[in-house]
Amino acid sequence: MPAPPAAPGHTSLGDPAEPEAKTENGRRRAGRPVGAVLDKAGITAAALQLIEKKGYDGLTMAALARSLNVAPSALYNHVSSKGDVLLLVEDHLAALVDVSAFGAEPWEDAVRKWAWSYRDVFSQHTPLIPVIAVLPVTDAPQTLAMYETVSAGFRDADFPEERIVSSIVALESFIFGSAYDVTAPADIFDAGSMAEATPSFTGAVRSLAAQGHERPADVAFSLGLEALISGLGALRQ
Amino acid sequence: MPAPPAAPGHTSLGDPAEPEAKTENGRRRAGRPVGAVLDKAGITAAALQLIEKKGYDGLTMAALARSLNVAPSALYNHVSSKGDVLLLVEDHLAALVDVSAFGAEPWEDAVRKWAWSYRDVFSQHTPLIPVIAVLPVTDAPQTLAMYETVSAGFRDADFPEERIVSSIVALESFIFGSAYDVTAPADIFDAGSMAEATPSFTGAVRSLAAQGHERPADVAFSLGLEALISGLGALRQ
DNA sequence: CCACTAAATGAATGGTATTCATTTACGAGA
DNA sequence: TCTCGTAAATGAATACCATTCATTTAGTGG
Repeated sequence: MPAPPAAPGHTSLGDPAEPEAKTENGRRRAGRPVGAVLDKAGITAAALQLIEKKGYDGLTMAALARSLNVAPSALYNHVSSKGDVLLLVEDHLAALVDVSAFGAEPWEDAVRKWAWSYRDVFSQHTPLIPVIAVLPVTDAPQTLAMYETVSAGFRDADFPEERIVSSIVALESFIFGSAYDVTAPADIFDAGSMAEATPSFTGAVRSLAAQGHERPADVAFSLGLEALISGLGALRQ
Repeated sequence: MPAPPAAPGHTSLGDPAEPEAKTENGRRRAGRPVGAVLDKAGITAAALQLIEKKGYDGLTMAALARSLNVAPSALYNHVSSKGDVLLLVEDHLAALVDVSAFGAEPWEDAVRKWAWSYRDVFSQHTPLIPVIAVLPVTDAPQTLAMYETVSAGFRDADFPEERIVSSIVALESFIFGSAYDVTAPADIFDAGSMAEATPSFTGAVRSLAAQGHERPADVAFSLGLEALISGLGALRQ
């Protein structure tokens, strides 16, 4: 049985560009071997779309292949494992993090904007956090580009060079942990039947609830982020 | 075929105690129905042992059952899912976190000791972090007990009650993120062929490496933790 | 002594990522 | 124009996985 007609859509988003097609003939569009249905950009885009619609539980190699009108095994001509797909998605998301304030605004404001943006992007993609947190930067060019911009911002803000990486890591650790909080259920701190056995904690939870914040995770994030900004900012020479 | 003889070992560690046996007869040991091979404490202990030996990839319901000399389906008489097993393990680990300094040492020292201990315990169990981070405390009594002790420590250190939970959440977020760092490969920041394209970042990485710290993750953790302690400490009335 | 019930079995189910022998079709070189 | 090499597809097979369920076992309370 012949292969089905090429899948429509999935226009490249630009980032994981395939090596240039070697065709000398000008009639062929560059960037994708003419007979090929799949490439990394298409896989990335399809994976993101699938995650958006079905969540990370719905992201299976079978479902991904189906959304591309292709057999599951075909994916393995372009990625070596499902982990590879997650890595592609992660690197795509890294490009969405807002680093524009570095070099344009004071250090404190730039860090603040970056950190909120970083948290917001990955709070929608918490299953990627274990991936990013231990990901060698070589495998993720867009992520590396983000680090470069942030590092330059720290250097220009008169950070001692040997403290820059540790400071970024500390901020990032806080951001990753905080991304989980955003997705936690509202009643996560309800002690239920144990309430009277835990008076200090229950009192503190009730006292926070009485404040009526619409997004409690934002309060904790702001509190911690401001503490980190002023604490780390003191390292500047 | 009759059931194999009861598995040896797996003495209860105390925490996930089975409801008291209803036997009026004093001859029976309390806590475990006499004919039962399994209970939650035994499952927890076996799971921990399995994780220690084979890692989280080796923690399967089949392997867990085998280590208890039992059929996989037998586990489902005591836990409702594999997630339930993870929850039992998580709650057991929470009891290992050192909260002893609260009420015995100044707030700063107590927080410092608690945070290092918390990070160290869960850096060996990072697959549990997504579980804890969104876990309703009702389902984890030991975890709840930890929160109670910590909350009391904050209250006694003159924290405004409505800021206690947010402060703990901020610290916890940082701790969870930092637990991942401990397990990251040493060359995670090696930019490889992209090194000359990322001069600020590469310079910062080299400058840190030149310091020759044996555990770079500890430097970042200390930096962030001290910033949080002094920033959050300023909230005290 | 009987009946009830908690707790075990083992087979079956539906899902997963991944591998591999085979086929297809494009494009380059003779 | 023909042929050959190769990149990229297929689909069947593999080895797991968690979970369900009808059935059996064996103790306990009445």
